[in-house]
Amino acid sequence: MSKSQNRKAIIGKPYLEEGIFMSAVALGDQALSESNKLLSIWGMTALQYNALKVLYVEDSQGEGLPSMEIGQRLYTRVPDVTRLLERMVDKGWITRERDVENKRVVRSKLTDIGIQLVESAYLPLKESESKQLAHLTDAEKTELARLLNKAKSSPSNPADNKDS
Amino acid sequence: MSKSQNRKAIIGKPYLEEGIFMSAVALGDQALSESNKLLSIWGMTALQYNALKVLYVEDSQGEGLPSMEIGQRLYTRVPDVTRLLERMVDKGWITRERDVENKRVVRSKLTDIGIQLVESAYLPLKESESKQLAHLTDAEKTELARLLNKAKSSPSNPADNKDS
DNA sequence: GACATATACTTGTTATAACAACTGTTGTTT
DNA sequence: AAACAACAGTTGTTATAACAAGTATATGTC
Repeated sequence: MSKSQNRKAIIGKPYLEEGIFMSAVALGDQALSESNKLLSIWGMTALQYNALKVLYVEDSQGEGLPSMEIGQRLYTRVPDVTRLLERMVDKGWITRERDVENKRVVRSKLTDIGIQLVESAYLPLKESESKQLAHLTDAEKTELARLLNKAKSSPSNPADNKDS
Repeated sequence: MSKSQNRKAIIGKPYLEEGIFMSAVALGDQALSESNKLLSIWGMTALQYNALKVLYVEDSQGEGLPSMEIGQRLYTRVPDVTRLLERMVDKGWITRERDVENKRVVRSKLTDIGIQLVESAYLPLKESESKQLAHLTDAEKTELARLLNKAKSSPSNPADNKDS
């Protein structure tokens, strides 16, 4: 029993921020897991669905969206956006082509199949998400959304002022 | 312009739950990214650090903790816990051995190096985490922690009643 | 208008996560 | 006590994420 293990001196009680980040990660994982389970019916992952939804909502003109913008909305790094979108091209959900005005840009847009797909999944997923938070009151959900949003746009990360 | 793309009919305005989950994932990613950056000084990832901290706090007797318990605390699946802990054995931060009473379980415990490591990183990481949420008031942080905790322990996932 | 710099994306490599299947041990039922 | 189920970990495979480096185009400057 003469272990040199004399600890508990430095690391104290759990602190607030620690719990917030742990819970945020856990809640996010839980939500992703549920969504992935449901979306697998259509052969989609949550990230793919979200990408489709971004294109659906942000590119309502059908002009195509640059990879960078998609990445910003999805909080996904650009290299991974490229491959994400490539996989979605293979599945026939989107098309991609270079912008004629700025040949550096590649614009992605939904195919009709992609549109149908995201429209099919929308309501079931919305209901699933609602169910996951059904034990919160509306006021709590509103407040949680506000606090999360405030929390994530930290001063050290000022490029967070989304439009409007 | 005769695209068949007549959308916007089905997918409406962003709804509350959607924003909550997106923000939770984003906040979690952001926190993990910051932590990983800082912890790389000691050659640790955030997950490894958290595993060390779990052992430090939950195994204060130094008897070793079963993989399953570690996995529960870290919200990590058991197969990944095995490999996570193996890597940490390779680094000399923990040791693992089979329980003599129940030969199915493998108990992991900190080495002195592991103890020093987690103690070294503790305060810097705590400060980094505090800084990330410094623009929230104490009341907001308390409320955010409460709401996140309530949100993640959903009825569909009742095995969430941590001890005390 | 050549040259450096910035931009938008792609490619390569390595690490980690997800999911299923498997091994060995313990508990239960009869 | 033999058979079966439950349990705790491990192993295998595939998909995805992280990080660094590379390519092609555009922009600014002298």
